[in-house]
Amino acid sequence: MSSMAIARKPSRGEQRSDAARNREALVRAATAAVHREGLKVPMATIAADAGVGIGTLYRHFPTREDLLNSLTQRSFGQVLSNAQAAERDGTTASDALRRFIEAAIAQRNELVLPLHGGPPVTVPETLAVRDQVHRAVQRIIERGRTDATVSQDVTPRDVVVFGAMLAQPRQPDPEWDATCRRLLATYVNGLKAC
Amino acid sequence: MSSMAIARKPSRGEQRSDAARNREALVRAATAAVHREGLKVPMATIAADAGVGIGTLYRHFPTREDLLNSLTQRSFGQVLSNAQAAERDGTTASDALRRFIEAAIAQRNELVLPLHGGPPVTVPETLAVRDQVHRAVQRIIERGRTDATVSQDVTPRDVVVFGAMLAQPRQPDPEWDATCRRLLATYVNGLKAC
DNA sequence: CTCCATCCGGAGGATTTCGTCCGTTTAAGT
DNA sequence: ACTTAAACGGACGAAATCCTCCGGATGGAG
Repeated sequence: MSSMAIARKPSRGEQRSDAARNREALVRAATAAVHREGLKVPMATIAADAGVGIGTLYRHFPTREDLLNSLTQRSFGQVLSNAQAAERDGTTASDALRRFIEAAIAQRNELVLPLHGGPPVTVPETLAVRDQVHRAVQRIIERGRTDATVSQDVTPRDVVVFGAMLAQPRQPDPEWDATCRRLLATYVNGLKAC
Repeated sequence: MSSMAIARKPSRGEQRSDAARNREALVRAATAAVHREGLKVPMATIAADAGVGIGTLYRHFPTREDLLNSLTQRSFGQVLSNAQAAERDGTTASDALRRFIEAAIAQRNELVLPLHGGPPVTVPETLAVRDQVHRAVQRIIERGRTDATVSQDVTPRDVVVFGAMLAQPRQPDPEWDATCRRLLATYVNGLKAC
């Protein structure tokens, strides 16, 4: 314990590049694994898919719930960004809602949303993001008051739930894309004169 | 081994009343357990919920897949009966489709449908029932050609998938009923002029 | 190049789940 | 009431999964 200053730069909050890479790989692998095998997929499977040891998985995410919360958090972040893009780029209210839902569908393999058996959201942080999404969608709906493309009975929750339902990943099915497109078209068509 | 005739009535195909009761209890318990904990719910949980021993569960359903196939088979049977009732009672094509979907929603706690992570249907018997459902819904859609309440672009699969999505069981949520009703209203509203 | 704080990996004991096997119980025919 | 095929139930060995712990590897600052 020679002179002093052990402080070799504590680098608060930052992490080594390999740690960041592994965490990212874990999140990706976990998303795919959950889609493939459900919420109870063995932790060892996720670690193996990510190409890391089981110890590394547990260091980054001490419990399964922590891991699942990360997935939903990240997913809601994506959805929020979709909502903002739709609000910005949509030509009409219903066009914006269509874009919003289409974006979720396009990202379905990367999203883990708390629908159906999905992990119940209890993290305040995630709830906050969800509320931001709702507010953004609400603004879009309100735009429908002036351009008359969206009934004012529609709630943000309706739209988000519908999008989440269509964005549920499924086993490969050649017909699904077409079915999905028709369901969206019908729903958007129905928005205007409820 | 006295005289002869061991044939004490083989009673082909029939079963003891307790066996029938237990099988029924197992199916009910399994449905609830799958909704609550997912497809990988422990077999012991199902047996316990049904109030029977684990051995009894495995005698009736030698593998998990057998059990799940039973659940989907039974569910499709219900759905088929819903489709026939809707075809019979619907005043218009879109009214019939609405009834069909409402029935599935009302039965959501008893249905296990192969959507999302649901068990992939590979049993020909079940596929046959599914096709009957599609044919019944197709007939309803075709009625829309004359009463002009349903676009002829809609496919039976669209309607069945939408109904199945709304019928997914979810954790208790006071708002869900209202959301569900609005989603259905919007979809049905959108059916007419795709 | 050196050093060390940080991170990695996976062995392994504890726990959970699986699925069979067999002695006991029971429904129902006579 | 008697009989027996059919059904029951749960103990148990095997297998899967969980999750901790710690010796070894490594990124990156100096």
